[in-house]
Amino acid sequence: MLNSYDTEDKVLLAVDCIIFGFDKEDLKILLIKRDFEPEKGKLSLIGGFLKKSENLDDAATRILNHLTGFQDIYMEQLYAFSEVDRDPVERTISVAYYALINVENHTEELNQDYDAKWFSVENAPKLIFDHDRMVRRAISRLRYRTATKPIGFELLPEKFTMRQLQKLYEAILSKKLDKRNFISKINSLDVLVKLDEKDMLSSRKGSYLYKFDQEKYMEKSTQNFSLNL
Amino acid sequence: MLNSYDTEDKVLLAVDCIIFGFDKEDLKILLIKRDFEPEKGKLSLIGGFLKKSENLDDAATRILNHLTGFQDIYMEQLYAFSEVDRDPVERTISVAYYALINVENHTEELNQDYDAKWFSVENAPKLIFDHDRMVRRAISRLRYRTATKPIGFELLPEKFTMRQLQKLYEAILSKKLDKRNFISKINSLDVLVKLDEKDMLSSRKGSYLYKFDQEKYMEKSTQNFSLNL
DNA sequence: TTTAATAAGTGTTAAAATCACATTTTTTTA
DNA sequence: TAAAAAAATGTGATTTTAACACTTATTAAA
Repeated sequence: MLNSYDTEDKVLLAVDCIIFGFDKEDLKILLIKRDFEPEKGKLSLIGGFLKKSENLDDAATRILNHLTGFQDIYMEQLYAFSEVDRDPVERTISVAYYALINVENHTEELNQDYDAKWFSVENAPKLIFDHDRMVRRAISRLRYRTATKPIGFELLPEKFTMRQLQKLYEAILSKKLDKRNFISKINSLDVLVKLDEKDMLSSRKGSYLYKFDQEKYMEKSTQNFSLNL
Repeated sequence: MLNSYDTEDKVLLAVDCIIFGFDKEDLKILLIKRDFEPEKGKLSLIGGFLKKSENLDDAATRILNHLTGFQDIYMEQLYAFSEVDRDPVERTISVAYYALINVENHTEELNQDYDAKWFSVENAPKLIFDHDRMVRRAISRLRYRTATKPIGFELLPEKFTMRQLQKLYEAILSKKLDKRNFISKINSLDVLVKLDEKDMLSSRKGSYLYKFDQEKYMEKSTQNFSLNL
Protein backbone atom coordinates (compact mmCIF):
# COMPACT_ATOMS: atom_id res chain seq x y z
CA MET A 1 0.00 0.00 0.00
CA LEU A 2 1.41 3.30 -1.09
CA ASN A 3 1.35 6.47 0.88
CA SER A 4 2.84 9.92 0.59
CA TYR A 5 5.76 9.01 2.82
CA ASP A 6 7.07 6.29 0.51
CA THR A 7 9.76 8.28 -1.17
CA GLU A 8 11.36 9.43 2.07
CA ASP A 9 14.61 8.04 3.45
CA LYS A 10 14.59 5.76 6.43
CA VAL A 11 17.36 5.63 8.94
CA LEU A 12 18.60 3.64 11.86
CA LEU A 13 17.74 5.22 15.18
CA ALA A 14 20.17 4.43 17.96
CA VAL A 15 19.68 5.13 21.64
CA ASP A 16 22.78 5.77 23.73
CA CYS A 17 22.71 6.03 27.50
CA ILE A 18 24.88 8.14 29.72
CA ILE A 19 24.63 6.38 33.06
CA PHE A 20 25.73 8.50 35.95
CA GLY A 21 26.66 6.96 39.23
CA PHE A 22 28.05 8.25 42.48
CA ASP A 23 30.31 6.31 44.81
CA LYS A 24 30.66 8.62 47.83
CA GLU A 25 33.38 10.73 46.19
CA ASP A 26 33.18 11.04 42.45
CA LEU A 27 30.64 11.27 39.75
CA LYS A 28 31.10 8.34 37.39
CA ILE A 29 29.78 7.07 34.11
CA LEU A 30 29.27 3.48 33.09
CA LEU A 31 31.08 2.49 29.91
CA ILE A 32 31.50 -0.74 27.98
CA LYS A 33 34.16 -2.15 25.72
CA ARG A 34 32.48 -2.34 22.36
CA ASP A 35 32.51 -5.96 21.23
CA PHE A 36 31.95 -5.54 17.50
CA GLU A 37 33.50 -3.66 14.63
CA PRO A 38 34.12 -0.89 13.92
CA GLU A 39 36.01 0.43 16.94
CA LYS A 40 35.86 -2.99 18.57
CA GLY A 41 37.53 -2.93 21.96
CA LYS A 42 37.20 0.83 22.35
CA LEU A 43 35.13 2.39 25.09
CA SER A 44 31.60 3.39 24.37
CA LEU A 45 28.35 4.39 25.99
CA ILE A 46 25.75 1.74 26.43
CA GLY A 47 23.57 1.74 23.36
CA GLY A 48 21.24 -0.09 21.05
CA PHE A 49 18.66 0.48 18.37
CA LEU A 50 15.07 1.55 18.49
CA LYS A 51 12.60 -1.12 17.42
CA LYS A 52 9.51 -0.21 15.46
CA SER A 53 7.28 -1.49 18.21
CA GLU A 54 8.50 0.78 21.03
CA ASN A 55 8.95 4.43 21.79
CA LEU A 56 12.29 5.99 22.69
CA ASP A 57 11.75 5.94 26.47
CA ASP A 58 10.96 2.25 26.29
CA ALA A 59 13.96 1.58 24.08
CA ALA A 60 16.24 3.39 26.52
CA THR A 61 14.85 1.39 29.42
CA ARG A 62 15.17 -1.88 27.53
CA ILE A 63 18.74 -1.20 26.44
CA LEU A 64 19.79 -0.16 29.92
CA ASN A 65 18.19 -3.21 31.45
CA HIS A 66 19.63 -5.58 28.87
CA LEU A 67 23.22 -4.40 29.18
CA THR A 68 23.26 -3.82 32.92
CA GLY A 69 20.34 -5.58 34.56
CA PHE A 70 19.24 -2.30 36.13
CA GLN A 71 15.54 -1.68 36.58
CA ASP A 72 13.38 1.22 37.71
CA ILE A 73 15.89 3.87 36.85
CA TYR A 74 15.40 7.60 36.42
CA MET A 75 16.02 8.43 32.76
CA GLU A 76 15.57 11.55 30.73
CA GLN A 77 15.92 12.19 27.04
CA LEU A 78 18.85 14.44 26.31
CA TYR A 79 19.36 15.26 22.65
CA ALA A 80 19.42 13.77 19.16
CA PHE A 81 22.88 13.56 17.60
CA SER A 82 22.78 13.42 13.86
CA GLU A 83 26.01 14.32 12.10
CA VAL A 84 26.02 12.51 8.77
CA ASP A 85 29.26 10.68 9.39
CA ARG A 86 28.92 10.15 13.13
CA ASP A 87 28.81 6.37 12.70
CA PRO A 88 31.12 5.17 9.92
CA VAL A 89 29.15 2.00 9.25
CA GLU A 90 25.83 3.43 8.34
CA ARG A 91 23.74 6.55 8.61
CA THR A 92 22.55 6.47 12.18
CA ILE A 93 20.90 9.10 14.30
CA SER A 94 21.36 8.64 17.99
CA VAL A 95 19.01 9.89 20.67
CA ALA A 96 20.91 10.14 23.92
CA TYR A 97 19.33 9.47 27.31
CA TYR A 98 20.89 9.91 30.67
CA ALA A 99 20.21 7.89 33.77
CA LEU A 100 21.07 8.32 37.43
CA ILE A 101 21.84 5.44 39.71
CA ASN A 102 23.49 4.66 42.98
CA VAL A 103 26.68 2.73 42.28
CA GLU A 104 26.60 0.65 45.44
CA ASN A 105 23.07 -0.65 45.07
CA HIS A 106 23.59 -1.60 41.49
CA THR A 107 27.09 -2.91 41.05
CA GLU A 108 26.29 -6.45 42.10
CA GLU A 109 23.40 -6.69 39.69
CA LEU A 110 25.57 -5.48 36.81
CA ASN A 111 25.25 -7.99 34.02
CA GLN A 112 28.74 -9.44 33.62
CA ASP A 113 28.18 -10.60 30.05
CA TYR A 114 29.03 -7.11 28.96
CA ASP A 115 32.25 -5.64 30.10
CA ALA A 116 30.77 -2.56 31.74
CA LYS A 117 32.88 -0.53 34.14
CA TRP A 118 32.62 2.72 36.02
CA PHE A 119 34.87 5.61 35.03
CA SER A 120 35.30 8.91 36.78
CA VAL A 121 33.73 11.80 34.88
CA GLU A 122 36.74 14.00 35.58
CA ASN A 123 39.60 12.48 33.54
CA ALA A 124 37.25 10.25 31.56
CA PRO A 125 38.78 8.21 28.74
CA LYS A 126 38.21 9.01 25.08
CA LEU A 127 35.05 7.42 23.72
CA ILE A 128 34.05 6.29 20.24
CA PHE A 129 32.15 8.37 17.71
CA ASP A 130 30.52 11.46 19.21
CA HIS A 131 30.00 9.89 22.62
CA ASP A 132 32.24 12.45 24.31
CA ARG A 133 29.95 15.21 23.13
CA MET A 134 27.01 13.29 24.51
CA VAL A 135 28.65 13.03 27.91
CA ARG A 136 29.47 16.72 27.98
CA ARG A 137 25.92 17.65 27.15
CA ALA A 138 24.59 15.22 29.74
CA ILE A 139 26.72 16.78 32.46
CA SER A 140 25.49 20.19 31.58
CA ARG A 141 21.87 19.00 31.67
CA LEU A 142 22.49 17.27 34.97
CA ARG A 143 23.83 20.50 36.46
CA TYR A 144 20.78 22.34 35.32
CA ARG A 145 18.50 19.64 36.71
CA THR A 146 19.97 19.90 40.18
CA ALA A 147 18.66 23.44 40.25
CA THR A 148 15.12 22.53 39.25
CA LYS A 149 14.39 19.06 40.61
CA PRO A 150 15.51 17.08 43.67
CA ILE A 151 17.45 14.91 41.32
CA GLY A 152 20.62 14.10 43.19
CA PHE A 153 18.82 11.76 45.51
CA GLU A 154 18.55 9.14 42.80
CA LEU A 155 22.30 8.76 43.07
CA LEU A 156 22.47 8.06 46.79
CA PRO A 157 21.66 5.02 48.93
CA GLU A 158 18.38 5.07 50.81
CA LYS A 159 19.97 6.48 53.95
CA PHE A 160 22.71 9.01 53.62
CA THR A 161 24.48 11.73 55.55
CA MET A 162 24.40 15.44 54.80
CA ARG A 163 28.08 15.21 54.05
CA GLN A 164 27.43 12.60 51.34
CA LEU A 165 24.68 14.68 49.84
CA GLN A 166 26.95 17.68 49.76
CA LYS A 167 29.78 15.66 48.17
CA LEU A 168 27.35 14.58 45.49
CA TYR A 169 26.30 18.11 44.68
CA GLU A 170 29.93 19.18 44.70
CA ALA A 171 30.79 16.42 42.25
CA ILE A 172 27.94 17.31 39.92
CA LEU A 173 28.61 21.04 40.01
CA SER A 174 32.34 20.57 40.17
CA LYS A 175 32.79 23.15 42.90
CA LYS A 176 33.16 23.32 46.66
CA LEU A 177 30.13 24.36 48.67
CA ASP A 178 29.87 25.87 52.13
CA LYS A 179 28.63 23.28 54.61
CA ARG A 180 26.31 25.48 56.64
CA ASN A 181 24.80 27.23 53.70
CA PHE A 182 24.33 23.94 51.89
CA ILE A 183 22.49 22.37 54.79
CA SER A 184 20.12 25.25 55.22
CA LYS A 185 19.33 25.40 51.52
CA ILE A 186 18.67 21.68 51.37
CA ASN A 187 16.51 21.84 54.47
CA SER A 188 14.48 24.64 52.98
CA LEU A 189 13.44 22.24 50.20
CA ASP A 190 11.65 20.28 52.88
CA VAL A 191 12.07 16.83 51.37
CA LEU A 192 14.40 15.25 53.92
CA VAL A 193 13.64 13.33 57.07
CA LYS A 194 16.30 13.20 59.75
CA LEU A 195 16.59 9.70 61.25
CA ASP A 196 17.55 8.79 64.80
CA GLU A 197 20.23 6.57 63.37
CA LYS A 198 23.84 7.59 62.95
CA ASP A 199 26.48 6.58 60.45
CA MET A 200 29.56 5.70 62.52
CA LEU A 201 31.89 4.92 59.64
CA SER A 202 33.04 8.37 58.77
CA SER A 203 33.90 9.82 62.17
CA ARG A 204 34.15 9.16 65.87
CA LYS A 205 31.22 11.36 66.60
CA GLY A 206 29.05 9.77 63.96
CA SER A 207 26.70 11.67 61.71
CA TYR A 208 22.97 11.55 61.44
CA LEU A 209 21.42 9.71 58.55
CA TYR A 210 18.67 11.16 56.43
CA LYS A 211 16.23 9.76 53.97
CA PHE A 212 13.65 11.55 51.94
CA ASP A 213 10.08 12.02 52.66
CA GLN A 214 8.67 9.99 49.75
CA GLU A 215 5.51 12.00 49.54
CA LYS A 216 7.06 15.44 49.60
CA TYR A 217 9.79 14.24 47.29
CA MET A 218 7.31 13.11 44.63
CA GLU A 219 5.52 16.40 44.94
CA LYS A 220 8.67 18.43 44.37
CA SER A 221 9.79 16.18 41.51
CA THR A 222 6.71 16.99 39.50
CA GLN A 223 6.72 20.67 40.34
CA ASN A 224 9.61 22.94 39.52
CA PHE A 225 11.64 24.76 42.09
CA SER A 226 14.78 26.75 42.18
CA LEU A 227 17.79 25.70 44.19
CA ASN A 228 20.82 27.94 43.84
CA LEU A 229 23.93 26.35 45.27
CA MET B 1 27.76 -5.68 2.14
CA LEU B 2 26.58 -6.98 5.45
CA ASN B 3 27.23 -5.37 8.77
CA SER B 4 26.09 -5.90 12.31
CA TYR B 5 23.38 -3.26 11.97
CA ASP B 6 21.53 -5.11 9.19
CA THR B 7 18.89 -6.72 11.31
CA GLU B 8 17.81 -3.49 12.96
CA ASP B 9 14.63 -1.63 12.12
CA LYS B 10 14.75 1.59 10.14
CA VAL B 11 12.29 4.38 10.61
CA LEU B 12 11.20 7.63 9.08
CA LEU B 13 12.61 10.63 10.88
CA ALA B 14 10.46 13.73 10.65
CA VAL B 15 11.45 17.22 11.65
CA ASP B 16 8.70 19.54 12.87
CA CYS B 17 9.24 23.23 13.50
CA ILE B 18 7.58 25.41 16.08
CA ILE B 19 8.05 28.88 14.64
CA PHE B 20 7.52 31.62 17.17
CA GLY B 21 6.83 35.13 16.08
CA PHE B 22 5.99 38.34 17.85
CA ASP B 23 3.82 41.10 16.45
CA LYS B 24 4.08 43.85 19.09
CA GLU B 25 1.44 42.31 21.32
CA ASP B 26 1.20 38.56 21.21
CA LEU B 27 3.42 35.57 20.87
CA LYS B 28 2.36 33.64 17.79
CA ILE B 29 3.14 30.39 16.05
CA LEU B 30 3.14 29.73 12.34
CA LEU B 31 0.88 26.89 11.23
CA ILE B 32 -0.11 25.40 7.92
CA LYS B 33 -3.14 23.62 6.60
CA ARG B 34 -1.92 20.14 5.87
CA ASP B 35 -2.48 19.45 2.17
CA PHE B 36 -2.32 15.66 2.15
CA GLU B 37 -4.01 12.77 3.90
CA PRO B 38 -4.40 11.82 6.66
CA GLU B 39 -5.78 14.85 8.47
CA LYS B 40 -5.78 16.84 5.24
CA GLY B 41 -7.02 20.35 5.87
CA LYS B 42 -6.22 20.27 9.56
CA LEU B 43 -3.70 22.58 11.13
CA SER B 44 -0.19 21.38 11.63
CA LEU B 45 3.30 22.52 12.39
CA ILE B 46 5.66 22.98 9.51
CA GLY B 47 7.45 19.73 8.95
CA GLY B 48 9.29 17.42 6.64
CA PHE B 49 11.58 14.42 6.63
CA LEU B 50 15.27 14.05 7.27
CA LYS B 51 17.31 13.03 4.25
CA LYS B 52 20.21 10.66 4.59
CA SER B 53 22.61 13.29 3.35
CA GLU B 54 21.96 15.93 5.99
CA ASN B 55 22.00 16.32 9.75
CA LEU B 56 18.97 17.39 11.77
CA ASP B 57 19.93 21.05 12.05
CA ASP B 58 20.30 21.23 8.28
CA ALA B 59 17.00 19.45 7.74
CA ALA B 60 15.23 21.88 10.06
CA THR B 61 16.74 24.83 8.21
CA ARG B 62 15.86 23.37 4.82
CA ILE B 63 12.28 22.59 5.79
CA LEU B 64 11.75 26.01 7.31
CA ASN B 65 13.19 27.71 4.26
CA HIS B 66 11.22 25.60 1.82
CA LEU B 67 7.84 26.14 3.45
CA THR B 68 8.28 29.77 4.41
CA GLY B 69 11.17 31.30 2.50
CA PHE B 70 12.81 32.34 5.76
CA GLN B 71 16.58 32.31 5.99
CA ASP B 72 19.15 32.87 8.72
CA ILE B 73 16.86 31.99 11.54
CA TYR B 74 17.68 31.08 15.12
CA MET B 75 16.72 27.45 15.64
CA GLU B 76 17.24 25.03 18.45
CA GLN B 77 16.53 21.35 18.75
CA LEU B 78 13.78 20.69 21.24
CA TYR B 79 12.95 17.04 21.73
CA ALA B 80 12.32 13.76 19.93
CA PHE B 81 8.70 12.60 19.96
CA SER B 82 8.34 8.90 19.42
CA GLU B 83 5.04 7.41 20.51
CA VAL B 84 4.44 4.33 18.39
CA ASP B 85 1.12 5.50 17.03
CA ARG B 86 1.86 9.22 16.83
CA ASP B 87 1.51 9.20 13.05
CA PRO B 88 -1.23 6.83 11.86
CA VAL B 89 0.30 6.34 8.42
CA GLU B 90 3.63 4.93 9.36
CA ARG B 91 6.07 4.61 12.23
CA THR B 92 7.64 8.03 12.37
CA ILE B 93 9.80 9.64 14.98
CA SER B 94 9.74 13.40 14.96
CA VAL B 95 12.49 15.63 16.19
CA ALA B 96 11.02 19.03 16.98
CA TYR B 97 12.91 22.28 16.49
CA TYR B 98 11.81 25.72 17.46
CA ALA B 99 12.63 28.94 15.70
CA LEU B 100 12.26 32.60 16.58
CA ILE B 101 11.45 35.26 14.07
CA ASN B 102 10.15 38.75 13.82
CA VAL B 103 6.70 38.62 12.23
CA GLU B 104 6.94 42.00 10.50
CA ASN B 105 10.23 41.37 8.76
CA HIS B 106 9.19 38.00 7.52
CA THR B 107 5.55 38.10 6.59
CA GLU B 108 6.08 39.46 3.10
CA GLU B 109 8.65 36.79 2.29
CA LEU B 110 6.28 34.02 3.44
CA ASN B 111 6.01 31.50 0.65
CA GLN B 112 2.36 31.67 -0.42
CA ASP B 113 2.34 28.22 -2.00
CA TYR B 114 1.76 26.85 1.45
CA ASP B 115 -1.13 28.15 3.38
CA ALA B 116 0.87 29.26 6.41
CA LYS B 117 -0.73 31.62 8.90
CA TRP B 118 0.11 33.07 12.29
CA PHE B 119 -1.93 32.01 15.31
CA SER B 120 -1.79 33.39 18.79
CA VAL B 121 -0.18 31.03 21.27
CA GLU B 122 -2.82 31.79 23.86
CA ASN B 123 -6.03 30.24 22.48
CA ALA B 124 -4.19 28.30 19.80
CA PRO B 125 -6.25 25.91 17.68
CA LYS B 126 -6.05 22.15 18.02
CA LEU B 127 -3.26 20.64 15.94
CA ILE B 128 -2.79 17.23 14.37
CA PHE B 129 -1.00 14.29 15.95
CA ASP B 130 1.11 15.24 18.94
CA HIS B 131 1.86 18.75 17.68
CA ASP B 132 0.12 20.34 20.64
CA ARG B 133 2.52 18.63 22.97
CA MET B 134 5.38 19.90 20.88
CA VAL B 135 4.14 23.46 21.16
CA ARG B 136 3.73 23.19 24.90
CA ARG B 137 7.22 21.89 25.32
CA ALA B 138 8.59 24.59 23.04
CA ILE B 139 6.98 27.33 25.11
CA SER B 140 8.45 25.92 28.23
CA ARG B 141 11.90 25.78 26.65
CA LEU B 142 11.51 29.30 25.35
CA ARG B 143 10.69 30.53 28.84
CA TYR B 144 13.76 28.87 30.20
CA ARG B 145 15.89 30.31 27.40
CA THR B 146 14.88 33.87 28.19
CA ALA B 147 16.57 33.37 31.54
CA THR B 148 19.85 32.12 30.11
CA LYS B 149 20.37 33.78 26.74
CA PRO B 150 19.44 37.14 25.21
CA ILE B 151 16.99 35.28 23.08
CA GLY B 152 14.01 37.54 22.82
CA PHE B 153 15.82 39.92 20.57
CA GLU B 154 15.48 37.55 17.66
CA LEU B 155 11.79 38.26 17.74
CA LEU B 156 12.01 42.03 17.45
CA PRO B 157 12.74 44.39 14.57
CA GLU B 158 16.22 45.86 14.42
CA LYS B 159 15.19 48.97 16.30
CA PHE B 160 12.71 48.70 19.11
CA THR B 161 11.49 50.48 22.19
CA MET B 162 11.89 49.30 25.76
CA ARG B 163 8.15 48.99 25.90
CA GLN B 164 8.16 46.56 22.97
CA LEU B 165 10.91 44.50 24.54
CA GLN B 166 8.97 44.35 27.78
CA LYS B 167 5.79 43.32 25.96
CA LEU B 168 7.73 40.54 24.32
CA TYR B 169 9.03 39.20 27.61
CA GLU B 170 5.57 39.51 29.08
CA ALA B 171 4.12 37.51 26.22
CA ILE B 172 6.75 34.79 26.54
CA LEU B 173 6.48 34.52 30.30
CA SER B 174 2.78 35.15 30.30
CA LYS B 175 2.93 37.59 33.18
CA LYS B 176 3.05 41.33 33.77
CA LEU B 177 6.39 42.86 34.63
CA ASP B 178 7.25 46.07 36.45
CA LYS B 179 8.48 48.71 34.02
CA ARG B 180 11.29 50.16 36.10
CA ASN B 181 12.59 46.87 37.36
CA PHE B 182 12.48 45.44 33.86
CA ILE B 183 14.49 48.28 32.40
CA SER B 184 17.19 48.09 35.01
CA LYS B 185 17.54 44.34 34.67
CA ILE B 186 17.78 44.56 30.91
CA ASN B 187 20.30 47.36 31.13
CA SER B 188 22.43 45.35 33.49
CA LEU B 189 22.84 42.77 30.71
CA ASP B 190 24.72 45.43 28.83
CA VAL B 191 23.75 44.38 25.33
CA LEU B 192 21.60 47.34 24.29
CA VAL B 193 22.54 50.57 22.61
CA LYS B 194 20.24 53.54 23.05
CA LEU B 195 19.77 55.43 19.81
CA ASP B 196 19.14 59.15 19.34
CA GLU B 197 16.08 58.28 17.35
CA LYS B 198 12.59 58.13 18.75
CA ASP B 199 9.56 56.09 17.82
CA MET B 200 6.69 58.59 17.53
CA LEU B 201 3.93 56.08 16.77
CA SER B 202 3.10 54.96 20.24
CA SER B 203 2.86 58.20 22.12
CA ARG B 204 2.95 61.97 21.84
CA LYS B 205 6.16 62.18 23.73
CA GLY B 206 7.80 59.50 21.63
CA SER B 207 10.06 56.79 23.01
CA TYR B 208 13.70 56.14 22.41
CA LEU B 209 14.66 53.31 20.12
CA TYR B 210 17.27 50.77 21.02
CA LYS B 211 19.23 48.21 19.09
CA PHE B 212 21.72 45.71 20.36
CA ASP B 213 25.37 45.97 20.46
CA GLN B 214 26.17 43.17 17.99
CA GLU B 215 29.48 42.38 19.58
CA LYS B 216 28.33 42.22 23.18
CA TYR B 217 25.21 40.41 22.08
CA MET B 218 27.20 37.64 20.40
CA GLU B 219 29.36 37.35 23.48
CA LYS B 220 26.40 36.91 25.78
CA SER B 221 24.68 34.50 23.40
CA THR B 222 27.55 32.07 23.62
CA GLN B 223 28.04 32.46 27.36
CA ASN B 224 25.35 31.71 29.86
CA PHE B 225 23.88 34.26 32.18
CA SER B 226 21.00 34.48 34.53
CA LEU B 227 18.16 36.91 34.06
CA ASN B 228 15.36 36.65 36.60
CA LEU B 229 12.31 38.57 35.53
C1' DT C 1 -2.20 79.82 22.66
C1' DT C 2 -3.60 77.24 26.25
C1' DT C 3 -5.06 73.02 28.01
C1' DA C 4 -5.89 68.23 28.11
C1' DA C 5 -4.37 63.82 27.12
C1' DT C 6 -1.00 60.15 26.62
C1' DA C 7 2.66 57.28 27.26
C1' DA C 8 7.71 57.79 28.53
C1' DG C 9 11.06 58.29 31.80
C1' DT C 10 13.09 58.04 36.20
C1' DG C 11 14.96 56.51 42.14
C1' DT C 12 14.22 55.05 46.59
C1' DT C 13 13.31 52.07 50.25
C1' DA C 14 12.09 47.89 52.64
C1' DA C 15 12.39 43.04 52.55
C1' DA C 16 14.48 38.91 51.30
C1' DA C 17 18.17 36.11 49.89
C1' DT C 18 22.85 35.15 49.82
C1' DC C 19 27.39 34.74 51.44
C1' DA C 20 31.29 34.49 54.51
C1' DC C 21 32.83 32.86 58.48
C1' DA C 22 34.64 29.96 63.70
C1' DT C 23 33.62 27.50 67.73
C1' DT C 24 31.76 23.75 70.33
C1' DT C 25 30.34 18.88 70.64
C1' DT C 26 30.74 13.98 70.66
C1' DT C 27 33.15 9.96 70.61
C1' DT C 28 37.07 6.84 70.07
C1' DT C 29 41.64 5.40 70.60
C1' DA C 30 46.24 6.02 72.11
C1' DT D 1 42.53 11.34 80.40
C1' DA D 2 44.22 13.62 76.57
C1' DA D 3 44.35 14.01 71.73
C1' DA D 4 42.25 13.52 67.44
C1' DA D 5 38.59 13.79 63.98
C1' DA D 6 34.68 14.99 61.89
C1' DA D 7 29.85 16.76 63.03
C1' DA D 8 26.86 20.25 64.36
C1' DT D 9 25.39 24.74 64.70
C1' DG D 10 24.03 30.70 64.00
C1' DT D 11 24.98 35.43 62.99
C1' DG D 12 25.88 39.59 60.73
C1' DA D 13 27.20 42.00 56.42
C1' DT D 14 26.18 42.38 51.75
C1' DT D 15 23.65 41.91 47.70
C1' DT D 16 19.57 41.30 45.25
C1' DT D 17 14.88 41.76 44.57
C1' DA D 18 10.38 43.86 44.71
C1' DA D 19 7.14 47.38 45.39
C1' DC D 20 5.91 51.72 44.49
C1' DA D 21 4.28 57.30 42.06
C1' DC D 22 5.34 61.44 40.19
C1' DT D 23 7.29 64.43 36.47
C1' DT D 24 8.28 65.22 31.57
C1' DA D 25 7.68 65.81 26.69
C1' DT D 26 4.76 66.22 23.06
C1' DT D 27 0.63 66.79 20.23
C1' DA D 28 -4.06 67.49 19.30
C1' DA D 29 -8.07 69.71 20.47
C1' DA D 30 -10.43 73.50 22.38
